Amino acid sequence: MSYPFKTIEKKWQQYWQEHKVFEAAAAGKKKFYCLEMFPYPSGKIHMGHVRNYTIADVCSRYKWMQGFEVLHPMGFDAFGQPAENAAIKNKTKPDTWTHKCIEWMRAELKKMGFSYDWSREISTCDSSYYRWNQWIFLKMLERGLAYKKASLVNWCPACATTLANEEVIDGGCWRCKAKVAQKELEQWYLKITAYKERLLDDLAQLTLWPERVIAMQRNWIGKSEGVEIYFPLKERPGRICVFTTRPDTIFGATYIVLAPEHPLVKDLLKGKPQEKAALRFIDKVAKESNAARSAADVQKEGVFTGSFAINPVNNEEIPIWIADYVLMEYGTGAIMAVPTHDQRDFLFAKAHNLPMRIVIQEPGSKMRNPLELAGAYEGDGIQVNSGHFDGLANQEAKKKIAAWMEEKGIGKIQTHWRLRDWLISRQRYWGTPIPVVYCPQCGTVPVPYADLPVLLPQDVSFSGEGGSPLGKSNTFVNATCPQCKSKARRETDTMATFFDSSWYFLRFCSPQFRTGPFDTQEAAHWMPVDQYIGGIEHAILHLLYSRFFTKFFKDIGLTEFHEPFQRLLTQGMVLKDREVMSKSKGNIVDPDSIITRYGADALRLFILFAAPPEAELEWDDRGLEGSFKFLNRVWRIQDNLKEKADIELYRLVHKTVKKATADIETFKLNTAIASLMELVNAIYQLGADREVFGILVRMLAPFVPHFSEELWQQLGNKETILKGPWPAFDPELVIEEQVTIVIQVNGKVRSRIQVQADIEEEALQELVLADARLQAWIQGKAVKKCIVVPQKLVNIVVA
RNA sequence: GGGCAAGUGGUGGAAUGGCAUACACGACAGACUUAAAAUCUGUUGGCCGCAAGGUCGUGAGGGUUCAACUCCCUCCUUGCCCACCA
Repeated sequence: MSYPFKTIEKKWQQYWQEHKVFEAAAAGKKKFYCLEMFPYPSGKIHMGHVRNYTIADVCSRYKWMQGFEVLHPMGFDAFGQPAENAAIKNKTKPDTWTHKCIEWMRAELKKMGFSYDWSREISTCDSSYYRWNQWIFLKMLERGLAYKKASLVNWCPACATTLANEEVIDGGCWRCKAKVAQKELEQWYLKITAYKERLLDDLAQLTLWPERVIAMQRNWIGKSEGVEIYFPLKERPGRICVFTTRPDTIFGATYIVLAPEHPLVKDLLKGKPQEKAALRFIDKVAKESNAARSAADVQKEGVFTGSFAINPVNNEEIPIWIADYVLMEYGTGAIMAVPTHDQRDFLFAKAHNLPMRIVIQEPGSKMRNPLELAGAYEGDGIQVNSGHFDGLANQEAKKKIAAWMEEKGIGKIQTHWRLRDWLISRQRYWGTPIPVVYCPQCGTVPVPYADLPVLLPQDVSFSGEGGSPLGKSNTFVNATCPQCKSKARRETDTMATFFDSSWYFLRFCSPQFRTGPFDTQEAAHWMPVDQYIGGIEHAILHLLYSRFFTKFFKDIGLTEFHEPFQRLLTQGMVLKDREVMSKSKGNIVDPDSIITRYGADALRLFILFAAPPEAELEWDDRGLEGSFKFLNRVWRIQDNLKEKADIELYRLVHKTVKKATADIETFKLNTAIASLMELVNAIYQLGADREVFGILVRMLAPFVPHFSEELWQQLGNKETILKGPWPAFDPELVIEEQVTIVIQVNGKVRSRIQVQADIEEEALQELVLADARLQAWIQGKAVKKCIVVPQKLVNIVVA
């Protein structure tokens, strides 16, 4: 007979709700804000959600039991394209579809028994939320952090609409399969680059973030120190400006490559015999999408311009080429090519028979002839063929050459950044309308704060054709200019959903606040988020944008902190048959069906036990059954309680408390559970009393909350187990009196003995050398060394 | 191509310089049962051995160390993220 999980889970979910157990309130205790990345309401939760939210729930409940005032909110990242696509497909409205999905999803989350403060629930698609997106946008606009710029978008000519990258499938439109083109549109950007230094420098404060997330953010921001070098043109005045991080290779720069879009290209070509062929090439490249141009393993194509530049360090004439692998968007749109020390340049030079010169000698190599090179040497070495810098280590030469070029006025030491401004415009309906109007007299005019929110219109039909649906709503498009009151046109672009999720953690602090995006006092109390938990796929964009918004709020005086998330955990993926669970692969396990068969607690326990939170998790039906069996095994203990348990068991219980507490603190939840299982095994051997059992049940409470509440109540407790409190261990009972010492001979285990834990080193050595089993191994041999590791091991080294 | 992880029994995993394989799954055996399920109790890395015990063993190869799954070097494989970023 298995335990009645169905009634128990229902009972306690009701109890928590009725007693408002999880409603956060500032109560003068130490606060703890636990947050997981809120879901997109697709309708059903999947195992990835279950894993993410179960890990966070353990953290929250553990903190509740420790007496913290916990803020653990949940909401929905509800804007986005799937709702619009569903509307096109099912002839419904994005609004209706989304709210239905939210309802289903909320019900499923409740069935998992997560400890959310549902009174704080938010949905980003509600105007009470997105009006503050508009408010924030206007604040940014005021400070010059929002601006418009022309930019290329994926365009489906058949549907006359823009497409997201993921809607482009094999170069065609996802709906009609027409070939996707590039089209230039005026788009809104946020100037995140204005924060690049702070976003980079403050990474140092994030000591509780995973190393690899820090590394990914650092690479994305991409600060590189280098030199801007000026190459004079040979035949006429003017110069080409390039940026390099390798000024140590400048003496090996044997040609220059311009991006086909480079402004100098057409002038350089004029009247040259190469002009025609080159223009044809430029035309061809222009037709290629960025995706095709950046595809790997494509032959590097290029043409000679017929013109030459002068290498300013040695006055050599070097040819100027055009190639598709140089992009106008990066650096200066021109590079100096050093084929001997850059692999891409090497391949290009080989293909077009361009000159090469070795200027950095690989340590241990005497090679001087570039023709012997099988590939570029990109490592460190000694300068050769580099004028008076010969013989220097290249890292040292890098600095000296840079300084020397700056002094001579042929270059300038510069810092380049990889980070680009953030494009937030979407030609979509289901998003936050960008609050500006276009007036023929006054130009681009922000909507006054008093007129917010700019609401999404309801009179919109969804066909998927003819551009943004907002553009087809006359009531929406026709507006009055806030300044001159003449007829004006409303902006029909909406904001990317990353905007919504860049500050929702602040809204949770005061979700009903009506006079600003959030109550600054509430935010000062709850922020920063103490523990943030989510998937590694958000390691760059979402986290970077959230950090950017947080810094912006500080600048406009709404907050006092620099970083939003103190500690970050990125949980691993859930796999089935070694592949990520996904609809297209058809290897989905539906959490709901598991809950029906085994209950939410068994599901929670399995998903926590099967792997450490940060690692990938292989789904296993049989493992799940094991977790269910374990719960039944614990359930049966209550019928066999003794008056008084053995001292041996007390010792183990306290050791387990120590171990489980330490493990939960460091998110080793799988081994925390393993130690509880060991305790249960010992209880089956030794027999527990009420005290021991009570401690076990409290330790189980964060993992399997319904189950533990029920047992706790049956032990005679009147209050929720969350007021448990979390058990403490008696340090006296944790200390070992006897320890086992491992005895090794030459590093191999040969024996072991029991000794008092506080034995003196000399006495221990004597005991060890007298050990009977050891004699065969050391007899007649000289003991060269004897290494003693207190309380653990003795290693005897014999000749 | 770059960055970051990871590679341990039949399986998920544990051990981050000191007893390799905790805990769990699976398998096998026993108890209970008319029987099965459930439950309880054992056994369970390979090889040699009746046993005591020995010996090999953490992707491959080398190194450091009294001692290496753990640290260093080279290579292989897998996964994730990013990518003609100068």
